[in-house]
Amino acid sequence: MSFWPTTTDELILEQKRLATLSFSRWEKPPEPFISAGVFVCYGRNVAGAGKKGDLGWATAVALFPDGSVKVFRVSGRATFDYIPGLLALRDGPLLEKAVLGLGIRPEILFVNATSRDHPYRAGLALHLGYKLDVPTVGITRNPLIAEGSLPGIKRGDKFELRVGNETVAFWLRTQDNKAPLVVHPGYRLDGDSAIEVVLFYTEKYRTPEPLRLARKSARLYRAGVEDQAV
DNA sequence: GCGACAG
DNA sequence: ATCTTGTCGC
Repeated sequence: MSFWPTTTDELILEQKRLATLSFSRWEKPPEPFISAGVFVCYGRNVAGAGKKGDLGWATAVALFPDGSVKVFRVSGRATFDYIPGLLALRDGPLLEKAVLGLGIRPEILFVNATSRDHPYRAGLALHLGYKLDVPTVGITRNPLIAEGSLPGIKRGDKFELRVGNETVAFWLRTQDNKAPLVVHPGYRLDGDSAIEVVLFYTEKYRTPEPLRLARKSARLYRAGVEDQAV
């Protein structure tokens, strides 16, 4: 397990450093490959769940080309409240544990977080990918600080999200007439590859399949369901 | 100064 | 993250 910052000052310094680094570009391979999703949830019916000391349930799911999956679950206590821009402080260590527990290095990892759409241009999707050395795509419901118009209503319609003059993410419609999601090119990803791989994993559902499975599994884990199928 | 702000 | 009211409005 590598080191995660444990104070706001440490994290901000690391984020500023991360933002200055450049990485080799990932391209979606033509051959079948293993993808993964990772997700953490906190208490249901608990006011303000996800605060310091609260129990969190994390799950990583690897999705194989034949459709089979491998699941790893791990729980732990939040060491920080949620602070916008500092999500890594609360969720970074547990998410990393979950992915490492798979015992597999996926080709691409989906994370519920931003990347360059961030006060210091280094959100958790970028940070986690960097620490694991696994290419990442961030998926969120909303931008953090970036701005842009909503896309058209057809699957594949997109619109750039910018911080100043820099395009940092995209609104992307993954299903006709359904709410768009925000696609954040993460560690080693550029915009085209991020959108390509998201569309590849959203043939049937709005959320990319590996992340959808990880969410489902984490909520079952929280509910006490042993089910290892998903 | 205050609120908003990925989850 | 999670729950919840209602279709308003800076």
